[in-house]
Amino acid sequence: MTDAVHQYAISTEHYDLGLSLRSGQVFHWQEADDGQWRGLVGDAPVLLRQEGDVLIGRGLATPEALAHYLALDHPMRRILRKLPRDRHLRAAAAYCGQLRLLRQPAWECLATFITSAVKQVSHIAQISGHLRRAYGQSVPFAGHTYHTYPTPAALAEAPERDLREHARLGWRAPHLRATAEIIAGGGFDLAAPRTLPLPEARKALCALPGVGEKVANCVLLFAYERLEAFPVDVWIERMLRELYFPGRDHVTAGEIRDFAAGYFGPYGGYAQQLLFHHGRAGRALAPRGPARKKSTVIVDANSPME
DNA sequence: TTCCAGGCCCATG
DNA sequence: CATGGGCATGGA
Repeated sequence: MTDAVHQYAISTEHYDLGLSLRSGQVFHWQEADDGQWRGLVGDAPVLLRQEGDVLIGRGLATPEALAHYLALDHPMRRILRKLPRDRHLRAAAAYCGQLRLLRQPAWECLATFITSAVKQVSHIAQISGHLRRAYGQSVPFAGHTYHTYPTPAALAEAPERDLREHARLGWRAPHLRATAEIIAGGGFDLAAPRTLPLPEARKALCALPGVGEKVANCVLLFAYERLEAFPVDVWIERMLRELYFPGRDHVTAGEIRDFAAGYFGPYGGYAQQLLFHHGRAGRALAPRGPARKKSTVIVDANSPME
């Protein structure tokens, strides 16, 4: 590993660092009181802050590696132009259009989303921290100790009991461990999903223990820059139902999936992430709970606005 | 206390 | 192919 210290002053456009790191695609970055972000780009610690359109900081990652990880080269104007122009996406883009999808290391992203099943975002971050501290490597930098994500071999050798009870993985532990074993043993090509046709890449990932369609789509989107991948979690499914099928009961999961696959286009993953973050921030859906009356939805949001 | 969380797996129609 | 129950843990 290199230990050269790099300093950063990188100009950006249409970009919000904090929004990107907080949007539920990555779980180990921590914001200090002074607004600085601590995290790792792969195994390299990085300290970052944003001042206007400039990213400032230092770390052991090269500027090129950092810019690649943060996907500063994504053509955001083109991407946003290619999204459907319905009012829900417009609202989401107005709220968090400066959010950027990352290019995360494949194994780190895959393992993290295996551990994410039926967990709140804050829990996923806790689990990630446990795993890093217990099975990763310590890397000191600038007076702080960082922890790399554990390798497949390290997790394959971790006792399942430790994963369950110490890392608090519960029933996810055998999934993570089994997939780690396959990858540590060379039984899966982590580079393949980057270039395979999307359905084949998804199918390959789904063969791994603990990986279903949703986790596979998250990894394709957040690690393999397959920007058309559209993960459907409980939030997105609820949002698609309420926003795009208002007043319709008994919309099946298959209809939701087919709609998402056909409607959002080649940058559907961006649409998904904007909707997800907007929705989770409570800005898109009607309040849930007994007070809500489903008959109050009046607008037919299924027709594109413009 | 109860409900739910960026689901997956397996057993049934 | 679609649906339902089970599964651990911890916030709200």
